[in-house]
Amino acid sequence: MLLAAWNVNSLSMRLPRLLAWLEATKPDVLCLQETKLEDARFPTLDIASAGYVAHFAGQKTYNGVALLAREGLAIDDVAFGMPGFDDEQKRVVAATVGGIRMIGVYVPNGQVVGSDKFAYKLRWYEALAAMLRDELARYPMLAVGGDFNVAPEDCDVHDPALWMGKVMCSQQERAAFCALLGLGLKDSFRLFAQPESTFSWWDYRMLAFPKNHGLRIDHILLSPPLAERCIASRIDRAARKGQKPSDHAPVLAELRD
DNA sequence: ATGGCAATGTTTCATTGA
Repeated sequence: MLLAAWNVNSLSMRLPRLLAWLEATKPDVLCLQETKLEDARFPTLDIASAGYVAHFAGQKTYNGVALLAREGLAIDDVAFGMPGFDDEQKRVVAATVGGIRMIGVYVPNGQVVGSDKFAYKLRWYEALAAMLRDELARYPMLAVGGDFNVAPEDCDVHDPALWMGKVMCSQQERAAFCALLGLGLKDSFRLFAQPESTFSWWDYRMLAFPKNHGLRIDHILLSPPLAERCIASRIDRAARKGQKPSDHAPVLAELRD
């Protein structure tokens, strides 16, 4: 079972690249973030032609999430948003796919430490922790994948001194992310030895990608039983290359059957 | 080989992302 998550930064702009990537990579489940599409405009037919069933919740211009599952896999209990957290912004999709509870998240960016949007990000993380506590009780086989907008450790940052205390690296955000690990979830990427300076996001500006000035802010977290089954994890840096890339690369976690 | 912001809509600039 191959799980994946990818912030595509507009599904309309990224559709050809996504279809090629699905064909080449063949994940079983893929969580997409920042689709930036109203549901009526979702490319259901193109996704179906690629062999995937999609569940999605979108909006114009901002946010928007989708969960793609390989045709033939059983899909149950599809849900959107977080219970008890009213939010116009489309940031959460959940479904049970082939017996695994997959939750796709697009955590708010937070803009600047101390801003209103930063406070929203921290409230959002609290709601996510509460939701995941309940979900873990119901579904022992659980994975959470997406754009968490937090670089958990200094080794996830190209220049920790430059980023110290900044949004995505602040103590509060790292504590909020760490609270998810406190629920028993494991960062699948760190279950294995990894090359140094492996990142999932690079700014479009200042040659950040060719200089590998990035952050690792996209993650797949696994419940203990799934962490036991995890045999590999990686970030597909190649998907950030070429014409019209997203600023994020896909992240992957592979589970044995 | 990678490439010096990109995508969207309110469009000819403002807003947001991270």
